[in-house]
Amino acid sequence: MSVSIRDVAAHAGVSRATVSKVLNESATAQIAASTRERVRLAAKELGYHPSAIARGLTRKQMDTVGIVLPPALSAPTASTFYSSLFNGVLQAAADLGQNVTVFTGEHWVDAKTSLHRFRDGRVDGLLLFYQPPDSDIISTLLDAEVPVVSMDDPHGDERLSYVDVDNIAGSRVVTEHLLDLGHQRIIFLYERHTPLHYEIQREVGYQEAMTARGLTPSHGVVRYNQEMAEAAVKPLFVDCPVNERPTGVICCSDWQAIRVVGILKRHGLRVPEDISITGFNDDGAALLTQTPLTTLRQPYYDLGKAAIELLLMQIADRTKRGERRILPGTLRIDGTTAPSPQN
Amino acid sequence: MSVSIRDVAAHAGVSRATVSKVLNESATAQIAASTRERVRLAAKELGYHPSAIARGLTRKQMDTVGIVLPPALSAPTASTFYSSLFNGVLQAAADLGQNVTVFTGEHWVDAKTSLHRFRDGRVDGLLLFYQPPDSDIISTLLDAEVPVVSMDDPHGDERLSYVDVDNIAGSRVVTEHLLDLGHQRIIFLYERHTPLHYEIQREVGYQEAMTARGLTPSHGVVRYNQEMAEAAVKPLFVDCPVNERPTGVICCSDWQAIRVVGILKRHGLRVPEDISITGFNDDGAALLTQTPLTTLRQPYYDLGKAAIELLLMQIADRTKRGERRILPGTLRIDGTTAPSPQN
DNA sequence: CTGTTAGCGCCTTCAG
DNA sequence: CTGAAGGCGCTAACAG
Repeated sequence: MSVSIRDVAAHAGVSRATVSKVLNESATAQIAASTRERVRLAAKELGYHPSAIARGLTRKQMDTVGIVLPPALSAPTASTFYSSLFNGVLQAAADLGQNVTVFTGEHWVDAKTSLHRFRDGRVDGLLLFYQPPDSDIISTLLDAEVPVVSMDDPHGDERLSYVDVDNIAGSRVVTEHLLDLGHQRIIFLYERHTPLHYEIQREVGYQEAMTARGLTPSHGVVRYNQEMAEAAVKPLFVDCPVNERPTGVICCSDWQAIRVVGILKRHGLRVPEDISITGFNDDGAALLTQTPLTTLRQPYYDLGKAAIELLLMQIADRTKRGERRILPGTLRIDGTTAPSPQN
Repeated sequence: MSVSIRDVAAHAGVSRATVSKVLNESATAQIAASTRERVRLAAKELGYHPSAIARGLTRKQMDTVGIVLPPALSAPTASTFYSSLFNGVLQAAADLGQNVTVFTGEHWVDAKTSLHRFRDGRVDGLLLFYQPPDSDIISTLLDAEVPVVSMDDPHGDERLSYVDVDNIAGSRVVTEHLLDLGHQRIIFLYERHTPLHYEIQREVGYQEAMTARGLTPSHGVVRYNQEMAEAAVKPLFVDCPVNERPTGVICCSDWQAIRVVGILKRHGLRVPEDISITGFNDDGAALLTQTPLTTLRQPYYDLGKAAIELLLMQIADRTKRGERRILPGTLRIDGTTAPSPQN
């Protein structure tokens, strides 16, 4: 049926070991150019391709990383960001010669029943996309010595390696962009009432930039939900004396920024003439709207690459964990920011 | 190090074969309840979990399907739809006990150099998301007898199994919804000048519904690109006598519909008061906008499930290919459609 | 430089 | 009802 290494060996008149060495370009063993040629030819003639499974069984390594997606990936508000990140990881994995298999957060029921799914040998290690804070998945995997890297700052276990965009610096850069445009009343918007770690970090960057110029930071909360967003935006920008109204808005995501832009416009406020707004992530969501968004681009590919490198390092040496790689984002200036109307 | 089947066997005082039979709940071999108990206990005590790799080597089956993503998945216009579909497939795969590994279209360089990536034993078969028409990937995989199912109607090789939403019926339903609201001048919008097969099908459904009521179908082309969209929409709806202007618009995707709504609104036309608009896919993109979109929901989970079932059937019996499953979509009526202003 | 010898961890006949 | 034997396809020492 399918052609195996022994067929090639027979066809080339050599041993299986020799075939293996030739095809793996083994550095340790030197093979005569003539036999090497013969083996290569035989392999080609027979259409031979090694079995990754058999190979994995002996090498105890599959050159495969598992990606654990968040449970609620289906939420469209998350989809553009995770698509972008997922793409970056896929691309990086290909470049690093790694295969990718996908698990969803729903795969994780609890430690006892789910752990084995992640350590049946299919994958050499795991990349964790954002997991719910109340899940025991991280500590369980760490306890089980499964090589694992988080794609977000988990703000938790010291043993966990992770990569992340530099949220503080990124937010600072975004804020400084508005400051440089002459804005003084700049507000930072959270997406949740109990903010996630990355939101807090982004506020920190914002605060740093503001206080560095002697300005007072302030913040609000605007949720995704249309009605709640409306209710939150109105008091902050509409029912508010013009001379107290913020002229600059730092949002926590592109989705939030888009939503805010839409609401403001419907209330007759112009963006960017009256109010400048910035997003975060540059995940493509803004392409849907008429307003090109000034935002901070996350280095998706580089994040993926760094994460996989951290993981491979850990696979090679289990003690190499608890590492981190914080990568800079890039300010992308576009049509939602302009000089402050006060100038 | 890691506990293997022989450890369990020793611990339980039985042979490896017996352990295997017990743990696989083998139907052919009957095992005494007492030993079965003993084996189970031993396995639990030792924390034993079988190696999927070793298992795969003997069974020659990994219970894993490969998903081949389109090369340009990174395009955000595609991202919401493919996220939705991908999610449906992931969910279905989990329910059917299948693992998932992901390839990107970029993995496919050409037949000779890339084929082996898909047949090194990691995956039992492949699910193809939309692949470029000029790629030889489909014919090559079919020639190589790799079990494969397309997630779109490929409109090509008869040997290829595929699943798809019923584009014709779906489009008909959408059109009838507008007709029932009293619309008469309804236009169908393509997304490309050389339309893809699914776009053509959707126009067919539209045409059927129109002619069934004695109305004349017409179409236009509106591309994603902001400037091109603007240029296309204006002559069709703005520079046009009111009594000739279409009051209903059938779009090929949610993204397109959203774009069109935005442009019309900026030109002072009201949706749905002046013009009713429908999307296609219900992929969540509309959540970003203020206007809740009437659209046709694709049965993402069911599509995934059907595709995997077709694939498993094919894996069990290679001759079972060339099958198709066309699934109905669901009209989701929301805020972009209303009775025709002519009534 | 190349072949021999052992497995990797599991499953599947086939005897007992 | 259970165990022994053989092999899946490959790689990694270790000899020659």
